[in-house]
Amino acid sequence: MNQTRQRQRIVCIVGPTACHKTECSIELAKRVSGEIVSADSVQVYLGMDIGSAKPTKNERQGIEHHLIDCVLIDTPEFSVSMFRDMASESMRSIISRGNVPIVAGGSGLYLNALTHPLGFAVPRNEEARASALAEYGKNPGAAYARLQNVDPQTAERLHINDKKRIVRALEVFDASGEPLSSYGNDFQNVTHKEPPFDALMIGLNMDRKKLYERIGLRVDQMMERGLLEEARRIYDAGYDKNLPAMRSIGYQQLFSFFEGDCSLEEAIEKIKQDTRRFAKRQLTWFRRDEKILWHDVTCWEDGKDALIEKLTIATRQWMKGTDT
RNA sequence: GCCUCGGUAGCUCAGUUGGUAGAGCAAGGGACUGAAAAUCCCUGUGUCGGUGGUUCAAGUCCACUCUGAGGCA
Repeated sequence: MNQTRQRQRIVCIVGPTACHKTECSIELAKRVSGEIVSADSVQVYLGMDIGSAKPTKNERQGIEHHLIDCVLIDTPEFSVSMFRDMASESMRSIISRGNVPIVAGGSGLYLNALTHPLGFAVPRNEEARASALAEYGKNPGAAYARLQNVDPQTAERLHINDKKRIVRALEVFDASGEPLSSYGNDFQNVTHKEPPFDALMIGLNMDRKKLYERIGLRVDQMMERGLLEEARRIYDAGYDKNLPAMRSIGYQQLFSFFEGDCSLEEAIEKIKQDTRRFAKRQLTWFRRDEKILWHDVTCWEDGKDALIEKLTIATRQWMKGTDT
């Protein structure tokens, strides 16, 4: 349990969607002999390519990518902790090859699973979850009251409407007999433990208006590249609508169109709006991480060479361990 | 040219008999420990088109003016 063994150093490129994270990470990898680990909750799914903005074979330029296409769409049990295990394994192999692990992605919780000491509690327990869900559905107030009773600490930080988290907290208690808070459920107070990796955190962000413009353009581009057909293929495969993958932005809205709930134009507008809101939430998430060194990429084309040069130097220094 | 109806939050519109404004959507902020592209919480100050006038008090009444839509010549 002592910390004599130095934690492994990695580089993370984070930020809201459509902020050039992919291109930036590939360019950096080319210069520092890096391999990329995607921290993206949708890119993991095989077959969800266009909508998740996976880099194409060409765009990858021979750089090795991990945690892309690693699970099937109908994998209901895929989760953050599974991501952490798989990503850690990839990281180990990258380091053993003498390369630099570059984590690039926008799924905040996934990133934190690598850079913060999150102590995940009991695994998903189908039975306990189903019963907690039924309990909440029947009477939210009573379910919340029970949580207050068995795990007052968690109850206090959750709003009574926060169904998903209340159900999860009850599930953990019912399955393990221990309150969720005993596993350490306070995000802001986890500094007493060591995170799995020591990360150089690089944040990319741009002017909000410009970001939203880019999101709109990118969605149109996805449609040109065949998002409709891709979504149709997934829809026709008849997966369970409750699968996490089925709720992803870009697919979810097109499914509504296929069901006849809205026009194609409305679905596309909704994709753009939901992506904007998602980007906003991503920013909320990343903003509180004070370790992130932010770079403005509003004028990407003009500034990218200089930025990548800067990041290359920073990465080399970081990996040598000379900058702390 | 005349008549009618409009001009109030980014948008669509409420606004009672005069007491300096409020809904929906959009947007912004926050939270987040095995579903996270998910889920949840909070947030409405705007020269009430402009200028004058009446009044203790005008989004509300009057005059003029700018502007949009429709109608009649």
